[in-house]
Amino acid sequence: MKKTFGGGAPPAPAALAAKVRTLAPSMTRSMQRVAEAVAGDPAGCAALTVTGLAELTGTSEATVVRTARLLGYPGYRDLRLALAGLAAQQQSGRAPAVTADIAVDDPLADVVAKLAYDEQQTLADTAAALDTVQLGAAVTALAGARRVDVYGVGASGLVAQDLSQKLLRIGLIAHAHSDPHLAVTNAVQLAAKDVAIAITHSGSTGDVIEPLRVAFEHGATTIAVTGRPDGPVSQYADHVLTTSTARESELRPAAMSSRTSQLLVVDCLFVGVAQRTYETAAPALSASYEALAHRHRP
Amino acid sequence: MKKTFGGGAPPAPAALAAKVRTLAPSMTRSMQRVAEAVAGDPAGCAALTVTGLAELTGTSEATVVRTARLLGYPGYRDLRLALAGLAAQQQSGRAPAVTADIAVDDPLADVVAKLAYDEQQTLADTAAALDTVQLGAAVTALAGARRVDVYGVGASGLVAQDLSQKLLRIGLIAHAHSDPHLAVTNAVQLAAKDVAIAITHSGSTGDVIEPLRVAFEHGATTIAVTGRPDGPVSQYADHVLTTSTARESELRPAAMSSRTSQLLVVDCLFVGVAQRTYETAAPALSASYEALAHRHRP
DNA sequence: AGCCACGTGAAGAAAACTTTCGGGGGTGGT
DNA sequence: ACCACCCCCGAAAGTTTTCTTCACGTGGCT
Repeated sequence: MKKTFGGGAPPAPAALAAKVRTLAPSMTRSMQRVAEAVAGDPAGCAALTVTGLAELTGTSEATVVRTARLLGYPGYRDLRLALAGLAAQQQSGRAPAVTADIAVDDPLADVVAKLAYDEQQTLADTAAALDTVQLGAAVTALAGARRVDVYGVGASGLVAQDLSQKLLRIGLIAHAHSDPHLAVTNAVQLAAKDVAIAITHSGSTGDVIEPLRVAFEHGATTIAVTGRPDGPVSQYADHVLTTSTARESELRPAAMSSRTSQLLVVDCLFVGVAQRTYETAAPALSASYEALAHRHRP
Repeated sequence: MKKTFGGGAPPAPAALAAKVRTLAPSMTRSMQRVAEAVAGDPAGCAALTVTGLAELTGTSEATVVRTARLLGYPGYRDLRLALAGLAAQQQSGRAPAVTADIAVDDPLADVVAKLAYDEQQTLADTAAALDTVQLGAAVTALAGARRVDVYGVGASGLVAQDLSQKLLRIGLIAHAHSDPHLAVTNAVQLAAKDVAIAITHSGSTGDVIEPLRVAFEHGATTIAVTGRPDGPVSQYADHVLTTSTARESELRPAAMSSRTSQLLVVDCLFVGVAQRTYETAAPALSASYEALAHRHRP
């Protein structure tokens, strides 16, 4: 049997380059060529078979295998696996270069990476900044509500609809309004046991503030989901849930990240309510699931 | 546009877990066992040979190879390399603390953290799995479109509306339909230079497939945004954009993460188109911004 | 100069991977 | 309820890749 240099039994994880340097002096010329290739381009070498690497380095398969052994692996196969791992690490290591803004001439791959990164950031920010006390109060109000009205226009209108759709699924009587007139008309109907929710990024969207004010004055519990907790909308809100505001740019309108943030808040509301009303929510959820099943094709 | 799922793009690096979830439904039982093992313990499986993995999962070598193929690799050897890379990445990465499911009695703070984490994960998965070639083709089609119709019902309907709202803002003629009858009626109008987009998580929502089919048969360029790229909807899609599928649970319906994933894809489409049509998009964007300004209160 | 030791690659053996093929089980139709 | 069909699945044959053996050549040392 041969002796295993490189110390103990376990093969090298990421310290491969170092090991190559350490062991290089004890290597023969052709083995050095192999080791050099391996250390220089792990990703490239990982794609090669023994024969391929042998040809690339102008040596033979036997030499490649010998080198692998010297580096502490049972054979070339395992060296290759380690190489793949190393390559992946290096790959992921130089990831966080995506903080830059999206430019007009960015390739699509960059656009995808940047958008995903930004939205992830927005989520983290929102979660960190969300006031769980306010959230809890809002959930309590919703869980006991006779009726829920949600106001939102433009991009926030979709979030409002999303929330009402979800609440409907767990048995609440929820309605989303994006028509300001109808919203006000309905707000008049609200009373003590009801809840009104206004969703507005700017915190100053008149079309949304107005119905909230009406609901507030009629004694309903009011909730504002806004990126500007100091904005006019908070005036009429019993509970304010703050969404985060990400930097925007020409190619990345504020609506994009505010939407992500709003949706997270809305999801939290939903799950919170579903928890509190689990007895009724669970059957309602599965019922709506069942009801939709036959709408799918084989 | 068939057969090679995973989108013809080069094999996945880190998006493997996501890909497994995406493709799992279209797998046979024994393939699922293999996929599960692979996704559950990348490091362990990377150490195994085909035969070993076959024995571990109680299947045959042939099945293991078939699974590797389905996941987008030429064979098991390459899957194994990817696995090694993934393992290394996980190793170097930190320990995700909040992987647990949401329970009925979780405090709200946990709910917020878990939801945020899950959605971040969904974003990362989606970005990693998104086929930029297909995306590019879709963007090109959109940028040159005379008219764009977007179909989506239920939760996906909101995404469809979000997309059409955005496209309208940069000067495209876009329309979202959630009424299946109207959608079909409108689809008949589409012709060669037009684009139809279907958004459906399940990939088998009849109400959405039907208008896409009509558009397809009338010569429009068709795009499917779906979590099941092998589903019926892809049949009538020139370009398929895959959204990722996160694990779901009772308190966390699939609609939630699929929505996040769909929105990212839709945002990418939007930014892509905005880039291509920058000359017209930029002024249109600021014009719509101006127009809304006076709707805000002091 | 001759001998020895070691590095090296060619070729064959073994292992791992891939493909083919036919049986078994489930499904849909009659 | 029965039958026919199709598709999933694993056994085994076939192919590629990896490992081992062995003999040759080179260079140094006596």
